[in-house]
Amino acid sequence: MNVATSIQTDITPKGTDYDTVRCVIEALTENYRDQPSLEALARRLGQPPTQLQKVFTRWAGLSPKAFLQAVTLDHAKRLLRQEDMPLLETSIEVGLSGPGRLHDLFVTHEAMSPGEWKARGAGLTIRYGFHPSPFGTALVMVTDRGLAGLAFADPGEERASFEDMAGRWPNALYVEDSAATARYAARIFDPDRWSAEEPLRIFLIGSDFQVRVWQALLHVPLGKATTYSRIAEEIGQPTASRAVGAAVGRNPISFVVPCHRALGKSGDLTGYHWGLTRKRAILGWEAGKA
DNA sequence: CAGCAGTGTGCGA
DNA sequence: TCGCACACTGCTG
Repeated sequence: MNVATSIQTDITPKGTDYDTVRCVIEALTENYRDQPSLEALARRLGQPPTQLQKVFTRWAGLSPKAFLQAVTLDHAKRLLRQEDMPLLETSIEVGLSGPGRLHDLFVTHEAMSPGEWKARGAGLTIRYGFHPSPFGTALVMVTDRGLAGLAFADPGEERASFEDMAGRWPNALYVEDSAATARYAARIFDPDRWSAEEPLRIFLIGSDFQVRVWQALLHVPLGKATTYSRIAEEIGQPTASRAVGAAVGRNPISFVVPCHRALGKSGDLTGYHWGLTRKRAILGWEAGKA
């Protein structure tokens, strides 16, 4: 299959904003001590300051300065406050993401049986496509049981992202079908189209332990965050926080299963499979929507 | 502050 | 089958 060529036709100008934004975020976070001015950033990117300000603010709903505020340690700690956090049990019984997520992406989930998991995707047809997103090119993978994969790629890295995802279920049949995946992408990244009445169907393909961790993530509302150790407690294995970290890192449906809302206990962002800058970008973007 | 144990999983030897 | 590395954390000196 020819992954690289298939992308071109899908990219709209909107997708390129993220490249600018990513550079700004990188510059801001690398030198946040120096509080780089808009001027300095603009010079670095070779763009007029007003233009830069405009693109960034349109993207984030926040000025670069406010954005920086939103990804500081202090703010992360505020996200970790537990009040208003929905209880795990109630949410699971309802089969929805819970009553506290009025402004969040609503989701129903179905998980693979252990036997299916061992088959590593055998007998499964996965349709995939690349689409622009606020966080760069997104790789969307769907099955007839729902959304199964969501990955990101920096420019030129599309093939690597695909390999990363396809390697998780090596026995599945992969069919490029961006017509089928486009409507998922459009909906996932447009908060105006998140609806409790019509939840997004997702299909969690993973080990039992992983699925429990991912389900716990689904109960973290937009504008909130949790920690690896708190998830460990929630799934009844309070000492398994490290294992939780590994499972969070294997989350196949980034963004929809909000693994970016898992932080270190100190409020550190720790890591992100698709790059720490992207984790910052998503958290900052969410701060603009919350 | 460094070092280490405890955890589930996947991967290569 | 075994050993190791992980997007971790709390306890020990």
